[in-house]
Amino acid sequence: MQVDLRRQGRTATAGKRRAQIIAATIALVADEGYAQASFARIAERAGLSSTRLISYHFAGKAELVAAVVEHVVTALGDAVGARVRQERSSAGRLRAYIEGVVEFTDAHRTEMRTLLQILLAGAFPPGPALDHAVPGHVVAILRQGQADGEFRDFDPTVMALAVQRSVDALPFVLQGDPDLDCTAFAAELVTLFALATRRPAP
Amino acid sequence: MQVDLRRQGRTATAGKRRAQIIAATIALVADEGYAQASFARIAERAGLSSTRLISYHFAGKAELVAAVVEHVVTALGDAVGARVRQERSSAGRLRAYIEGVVEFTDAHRTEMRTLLQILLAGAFPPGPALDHAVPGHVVAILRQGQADGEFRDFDPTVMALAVQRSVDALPFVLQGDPDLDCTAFAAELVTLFALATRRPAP
Amino acid sequence: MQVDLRRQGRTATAGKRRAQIIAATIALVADEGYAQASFARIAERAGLSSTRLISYHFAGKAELVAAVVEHVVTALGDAVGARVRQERSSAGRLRAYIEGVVEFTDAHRTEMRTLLQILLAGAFPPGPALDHAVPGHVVAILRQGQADGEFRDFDPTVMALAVQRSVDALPFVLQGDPDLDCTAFAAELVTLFALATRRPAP
Amino acid sequence: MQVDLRRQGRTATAGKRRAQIIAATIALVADEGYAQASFARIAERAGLSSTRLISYHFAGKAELVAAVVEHVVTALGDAVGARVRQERSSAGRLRAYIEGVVEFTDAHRTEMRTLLQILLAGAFPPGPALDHAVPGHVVAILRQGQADGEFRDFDPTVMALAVQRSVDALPFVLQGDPDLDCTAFAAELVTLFALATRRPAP
DNA sequence: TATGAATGAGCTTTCATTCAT
DNA sequence: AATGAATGAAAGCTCATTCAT
Repeated sequence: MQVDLRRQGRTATAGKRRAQIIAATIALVADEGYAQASFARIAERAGLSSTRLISYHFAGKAELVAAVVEHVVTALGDAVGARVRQERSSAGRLRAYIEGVVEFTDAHRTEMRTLLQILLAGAFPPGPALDHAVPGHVVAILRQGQADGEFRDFDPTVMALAVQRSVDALPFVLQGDPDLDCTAFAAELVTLFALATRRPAP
Repeated sequence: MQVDLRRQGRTATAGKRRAQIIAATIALVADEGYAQASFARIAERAGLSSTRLISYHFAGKAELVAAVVEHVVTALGDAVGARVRQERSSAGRLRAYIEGVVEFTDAHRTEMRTLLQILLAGAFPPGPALDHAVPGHVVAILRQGQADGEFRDFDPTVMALAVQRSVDALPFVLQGDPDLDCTAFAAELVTLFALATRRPAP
Repeated sequence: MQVDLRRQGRTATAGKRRAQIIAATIALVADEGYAQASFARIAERAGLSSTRLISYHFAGKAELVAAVVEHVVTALGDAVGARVRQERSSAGRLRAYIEGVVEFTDAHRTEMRTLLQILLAGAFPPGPALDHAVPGHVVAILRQGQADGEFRDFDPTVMALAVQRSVDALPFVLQGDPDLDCTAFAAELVTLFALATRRPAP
Repeated sequence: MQVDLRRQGRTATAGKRRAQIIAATIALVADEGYAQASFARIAERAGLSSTRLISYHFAGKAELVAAVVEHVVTALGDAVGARVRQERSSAGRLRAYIEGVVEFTDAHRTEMRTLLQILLAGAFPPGPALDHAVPGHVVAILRQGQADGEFRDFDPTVMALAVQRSVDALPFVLQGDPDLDCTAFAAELVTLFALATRRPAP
């Protein structure tokens, strides 16, 4: 039995098992929703002989869900962060952010659908990994743009909320319309928020 | 949306019981989330001695949820529809829509939080009443504005999505910040989407 | 589903079911110990089709255990209390107490063995029903006897503890020696504590 | 009692591990009761990474419990036996026994609480080491006193039971009242049983 | 000597629902 | 219109133990 969580996942075998379970959970939640993500269904999907193996590798359902969230959020943050940091202007960073999230969502549809399902189900306690990190980045970009005179005067919190919610919608849209042109989708949002944030001509 | 209107309010007593159960469900979901909305919790909140009374008045959980959604959507549609129809220009109607939803949300916080929880949880099958009807209104306004030359050329679906998602965020924002200035919030969004939709000066 | 606990056990049918489950629990614990008293074993012993019936009639295992304890403690208290109240002297009341508990234990072996098992397992939170009512009575008898000059000067708490523990041992003794002469056992204890408490001749 | 002494302390390292696990078990049972003494909780308390180490050093739970009992009983027997053997009269030996157990309990509270928890929970099969050996000592003292004319005529078994149960109560009393005066407690019991056993004046 | 990995059986509790008045 | 009684399935979790290094 697993007792000392600090040692968890140290060995290669355990790491692989954990990854396998996380992958099965992501696929299951994306396909059938968070409500269906019972240990039994996850074990079935992962090809495990019993749910006991999940309990063995994760202290509980909460830890499993947290691992899933961390897995996706980390990948998303890495991908988007790299793009954003390449840009010098605030407008460029805002564009890079929107394009980055959209592209990542397009390339990792099941992961992102699962992430959103979990967050909407309230199954993951809002913490620094989400409430601050992700929307906080957008707010920071907006504030910097205002300080530099690139952006007009608006409430950065409300604007960030609109940006965030707009790109967050994509997983659901893709579910209903898998052939959506994501490049065009991103371009529309980029233009939308460029017009909404830019300093008006004098 | 047809939520088995034949059953509803067939008699005064039954109508009151249904209303009582719907009210308890709304309060419960708003406070503790849709995942906690079991018959047992609803009965407890409504002060009923057993869940049997819920099963008696609603054909199943789906019908109860549908009744809750219909209850809120009807009131929301009435309030916002009246404001929108007073406006002549498309820009005016878009502004009226945003202000209308924000004001209604401010005045009916628990109802709107519950509505959004249910819709985002995927607990209500997307039908004509929602996926099409409600966002459809915004799309219609945007298309009319483009046809009349008021609005610039953009994808009305994407813009409607951004509008919808932005106003839909309010119930959750209010949960974290109950003293938020909703008038200012609406004004920020009105300006945001006015700038994003208006025809650029030649 | 049972929600309002205040209504529990109101009807005759429910009362009979509860009594049936309580009886099965008492028999099971007496035979196999508290650790074996799972819902499954209780249902099996009571001839129920599933454990669900237990969950239906009792809010949880804690409530079932509490009902068992209350059942036995009430019967014990009634039987012993009646005997004690018939006596006028403190020495008589102490004798009546010892004889009463021993006789009740002899006549209700399974109930008393179960009661002791539950209390020793720490499965029942010590409350007014036990910590005060039962040993409290003995302390009260002893104090009165000291106040009246019947008893010598001793610590009533320690003496009550010795009395209580001595009679409480009977269920375990009977388990190992079912043919024990309980009347003689009581007489030995009565003499023991009469000598230990009486005022020495001047 | 034979607790598979062939295994114990075969090597120094193994002996230390066993002692560590026994100590953790004693601390856990004393704090949270025997019902909580699962391998997982013991491993957690002992700082072990898995329960496997317990299974490795003990053939099973029964052997672990037996080792715990043996550990405490041996120490208790040594301490009390030494005191009792110093006395010449039966009355002196009875007094020495009571005082010895009380003092040992006061000095080794967790050990004694754990011992009593285990014995009362029926987790340890009554064998020669306990049901006979330990109370047997008291019975032997009492019989000798009767044979020598020091004690009055009573049932030595019942009297020994009362003595044993009275001193066994101390660990639980101390849990509720840690500042109890143990010397006074012992004195009360010594007086109690001196009066109860002494030969009445002719 | 030690350990990570795995396991089947069992636990209590909750779920929405149906039966029979 | 209402209600008490009952139900099978499933949930997450814990149990002591065994396998294979």
